Amino acid sequence: MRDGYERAAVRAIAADAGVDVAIVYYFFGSKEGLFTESVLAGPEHPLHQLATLLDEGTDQIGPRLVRRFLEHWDQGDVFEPLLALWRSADIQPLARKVLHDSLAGPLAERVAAEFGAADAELRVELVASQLAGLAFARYQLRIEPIASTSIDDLVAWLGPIVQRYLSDPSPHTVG
Amino acid sequence: MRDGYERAAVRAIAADAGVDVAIVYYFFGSKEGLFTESVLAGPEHPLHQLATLLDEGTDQIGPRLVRRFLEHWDQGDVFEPLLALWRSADIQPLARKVLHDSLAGPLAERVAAEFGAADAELRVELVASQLAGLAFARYQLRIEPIASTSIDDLVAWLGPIVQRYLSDPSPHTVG
DNA sequence: CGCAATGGTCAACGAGTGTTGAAGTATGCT
DNA sequence: AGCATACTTCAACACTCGTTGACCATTGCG
Repeated sequence: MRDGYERAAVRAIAADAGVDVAIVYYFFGSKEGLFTESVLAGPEHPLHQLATLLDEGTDQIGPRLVRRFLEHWDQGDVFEPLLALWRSADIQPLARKVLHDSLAGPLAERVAAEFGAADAELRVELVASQLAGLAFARYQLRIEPIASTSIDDLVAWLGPIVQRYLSDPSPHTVG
Repeated sequence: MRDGYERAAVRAIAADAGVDVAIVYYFFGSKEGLFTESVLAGPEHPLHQLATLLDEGTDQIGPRLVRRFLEHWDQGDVFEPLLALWRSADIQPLARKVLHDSLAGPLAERVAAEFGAADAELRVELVASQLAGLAFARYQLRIEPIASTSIDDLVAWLGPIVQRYLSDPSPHTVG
């Protein structure tokens, strides 16, 4: 998760875990097997949190989601599976499946039920891409000033945007 | 640019160029030298285009930027230095410097002069991260439905957002 | 006790990596 | 012509990578 798929060496992972390389292959078969079984088990995925937030009501859902997202990440609970999938985009079909099937899909159903939006899947993906871009700039690239801006300020900027993606009526296409 | 820094082999690059490996080292010194000299010379960078758009006036700058951004990318002019820096985030200090110094910095000055915004740098980075997240979802991950949504629809969604980032008054912090 | 299966270690294979040094060829200046 | 400089080639070094096969250790069952 820390280094991305290509950079991560099976030997190093095994060493960090305090075991021999061969037992990794004994249990997981291959490097890709290790990856899939590791990444499929993440329950505290950033996007997953949107579902729990919906349980607390839909009022001000945008700012609340942005705040929780940033707080978790700032705090350094490096549970960063998003950046992991980021850097591991070599396994594209796999990353795609994980992201879409286990997150966007079911989540979109909830959003649709809650807001009655027809294009719920697109809305969820727009939110996800906005948050992903933010996380990449702030936590991976660490460009300034976005890396040092306070959570409150970022919530003030992004909260209404996310709110809009989720709850506004669909825009009519121009062009 | 196609494979990212780690995956790209100097031998393969040299072979594609029809030359021996050693002449790459003769001219560029190292793999990193080749990378920097390659990436620093991109004048048609996605973000760079914001500057040319400002020359055509600031009216509806948000939708126009989103449209040009998507059209370039859909068209497959694979000038994708953004995704390259993406996947090459190993060279972090380098990627940071390239992105910030050569793009966000000067661009923010123009935005500040045009809109009179005090926090122009943050605004530019917010736009950049939104577009970057979109590009990643649509072109690299290719998750649906965002990958198949028409340019017109995406402009309708994202245009006002980008416009807001650039021209709206700064939000007052709540929290 | 003996035997099979599970869990674990070690060393190695083959392929691929960035990099370099020695040797070759051409080119242009004096 | 002679020589230095720029360019090009080839082969190798010193890794690291994913993966595997041959061995030991332990355990539990008959």
